[in-house]
This record gives sequence, structure tokens and C-alpha cells, in this order.
Amino acid sequence: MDTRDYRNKLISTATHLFAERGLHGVSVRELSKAAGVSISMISYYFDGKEGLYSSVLEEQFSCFDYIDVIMGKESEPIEKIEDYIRWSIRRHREKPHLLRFYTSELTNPTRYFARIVQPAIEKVILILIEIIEEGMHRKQLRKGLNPEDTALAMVGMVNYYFLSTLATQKFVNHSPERDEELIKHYMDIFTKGISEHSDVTY
Amino acid sequence: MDTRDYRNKLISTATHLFAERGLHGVSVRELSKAAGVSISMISYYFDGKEGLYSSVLEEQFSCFDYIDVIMGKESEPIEKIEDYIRWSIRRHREKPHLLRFYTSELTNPTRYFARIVQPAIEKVILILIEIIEEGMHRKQLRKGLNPEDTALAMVGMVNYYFLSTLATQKFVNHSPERDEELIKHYMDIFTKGISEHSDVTY
DNA sequence: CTACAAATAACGAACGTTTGAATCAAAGTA
DNA sequence: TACTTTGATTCAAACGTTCGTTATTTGTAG
Repeated sequence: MDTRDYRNKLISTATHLFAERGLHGVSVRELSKAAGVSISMISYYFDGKEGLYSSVLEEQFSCFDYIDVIMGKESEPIEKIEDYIRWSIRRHREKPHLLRFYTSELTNPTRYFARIVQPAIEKVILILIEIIEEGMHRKQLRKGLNPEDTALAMVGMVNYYFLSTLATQKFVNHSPERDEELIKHYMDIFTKGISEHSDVTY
Repeated sequence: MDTRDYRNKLISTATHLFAERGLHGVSVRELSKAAGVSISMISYYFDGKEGLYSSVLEEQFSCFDYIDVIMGKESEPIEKIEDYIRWSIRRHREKPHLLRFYTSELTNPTRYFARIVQPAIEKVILILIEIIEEGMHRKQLRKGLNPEDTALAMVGMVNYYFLSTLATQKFVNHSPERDEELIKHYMDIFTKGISEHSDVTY
């Protein structure tokens, strides 16, 4: 190693360790030893352990770039949704360890995940609202659901898929060949309306 | 409080705290303070913090009693399966915090959960094998899946439902009215054969 | 020499555990 | 009945360890 990029070493090591055992399950001593870097580098490059954790979440889960790509396209709103779902599935297949953060964060009272990923989710919601306002979900609107709630429920459905994948990954082999099936399934849920599949409550 | 049952206090307090934040997310000092009990009681009644955690899992997730009831019934194997699924759904609705342990344990390298719940699962597998051997899953057997693998996959599918419930509990209201729907769905998967719905891999 | 990168060693705080004394009800004893 | 003994609980205090952080020192490139 000529390049002394200890920061990257810490990020990549932390990504896998935090994904496996969560924030509290890894100590800075073990982490730095695994990365082959001195302990003090964590506070040097990041704002301590939690800063490193936040950085991992930011770098690994950021979808701003692709959301910008989607928003910039001259495509129909419904195509943007399919685009996003397709991209999400591909990305999670390429980085399967990301899924583990969902479960860690589900029981994390500090909600780093929510704080960091929330802005990205809000962008997705904006796209969804676009479609909803085009009248595709008039039925939900009639039922008293506002667009924000309906859109948030849709984001929830997508995350639900990811978590389901994690839960069954020991038993079920999700092959890329079945992606189209899944995409169709979720697009179906979306276009037919969430309320037909489940009750949205807040 | 006349009854000095500090042990029960610790168990019930630990159940909710561990469910919320996991083993590493709770300290013995906080736990004992919440329970209104001295710290040393944890080591007195249990084998330390991890012993308390194990006891919580054992007491909360034990299904031996009901498995025994099912095994003792003079019912058809297929009825036993439905019986078990029905009972599981009811129990998880009554104790929703149990679901949170699934996510905690998914990323827990120590695998307390697997070690403790495994014996119970193996009993369930026995029941499933009963049915499989009666020829309901000849198709899977022809495909080279042994009964144990198929049964284990079935248990995975049931747990998958529970985790799905947790993942979507913010968005979806699972009403008891829809239980029959869910039970029918899983019985359907089971009788039609798992291989039609997913690929079993180990 | 200067400025930055990196390692060492030490810090106070918090961790889980253990100790030893205090408390109390029940059993034993004269 | 009055006193002692016993065993089970309970707690405050302290234990040694590990935590995350940081002050200081060392190494290195320009």
C-alpha cells in the first residue's frame, strides 16, 4: 500500500463490521485493528465513533445522485418510480451487506438511519406525490389520505421488500432473473392503489 | 409490593428494554434502575447480563407447551400445521414486542436466539416431516430436497411472515379480521409446495 | 525547518461483576 | 416464651476491565 488512505480503510472496514453487529457491537479498538490503523485515526478523520457510523450510513446509503438523475430525466412520473425501484433492487443486490443496516436501525433508538436517509426519502416522496397528484390515486384521496401519507406508505412498501429479502435470505435465493417479477409486483401495488392491499395507518 | 419478586421484575423490564434496543443497547445499571432493583440482583438471579438475556428469550419465546398440546392432539398432521400457524399469529399479536427480538437477533453474531429457539423449531420440523412423509411433498422429494430441508424452509416462511409484519407495522394495520386470509395464504404455500414459490438453498 | 500524518500512551467515564455487610422470616433450642 | 441460629434476600460500595477520546510524541515528505 503506497496510498496511505486510512480514511477509506476505516470506512470500508466499519461498513462491514457495523453491518454485522451494529453500532454497539463493535469497539473502536477492534475496528481499528481490523482496518490496520491506529485508534486515534477514527477521531482524526471522523467525529469519533458515532461520526464514523454516520459517515458509513451517508456514503453507503446515499441515493441523492441517482435521485437527481431520475428527477432530471424527461420521463413520465410512473416511469420514474419504476426506475427508482429497479435501481434500488440492483444496488442492494450489489451491496447485500447494506440490508443488515435496516435491521440494526429498526431497533436503534438514536435513529441515525432515519436522520441521514430521511432527506433522500423525502425526495422520493416528492416524485411519488407528482404521480399521485396526476390523479392515479384519486381513490385514496377520496378516502381521506393525503398525498404525503400515501407516498410515505409506498416508500414503506419498498423497504418492506428489502427487509423481507433479508429475512428469507437463508432460505430463498433471489436470482436476478426474478427481478422483473418483483418490479412488476410492486408497480402493480402502486398503480392499483395501496389501500387495496393494506390499510394505511398513522 | 408485598411480594419481593424482583426476579419477575427484572425479566419483564428486561424483555421490553432488550426488545427495544438489543443486548448491547442496555446497561445493567439502567436496567436495574428501571426495574427498581439493585444491580447485583442480575447476577444473583441470573448468570449475569447475558444470562438474563437468555432467560428472557427462553421465557418469552418458549413454545414447548403448545407444541406438546399440538403433538398430543389426535388431529391430522395438516391440521397441526394450521393449528401452529394460527397459534403463532395470535401469540405475536398479543405480544408485539417479541417481533423486535427477531431483528435484533438477525444481526447478533452470538446467536442466542438460534441456540434457544432451535430446539422448539426442531419439534415443529418433526411435525412438518410427518406431513411431508405422508406424500404431500413428493414433488419436492423428487427434486432432491430431503424432508428436513423442506421443513426448515417452511419454518423460515413462517418467520418471514412475522418479520414482514414488523417491517410494515408502521404502515400496515394487521387486523385480526385478516388473520384467516393470512393463514389460508400460508397453508396454500405449504400444500402447493415451497419450490413453486421460491428456491430453497443452503 | 515546517507542516502534516500517524502511533503511543494515558485519560476519565462507564461497563459488568463481585464482595461483604445488613435485613428479615422461619426454624431450632432451652 | 425468649433467645439463637440459619438461610435466603437485598443493597451500597468497590472491583478490575474496557470503553471512546485525547494529549503528547514520533515519523515523514516537501
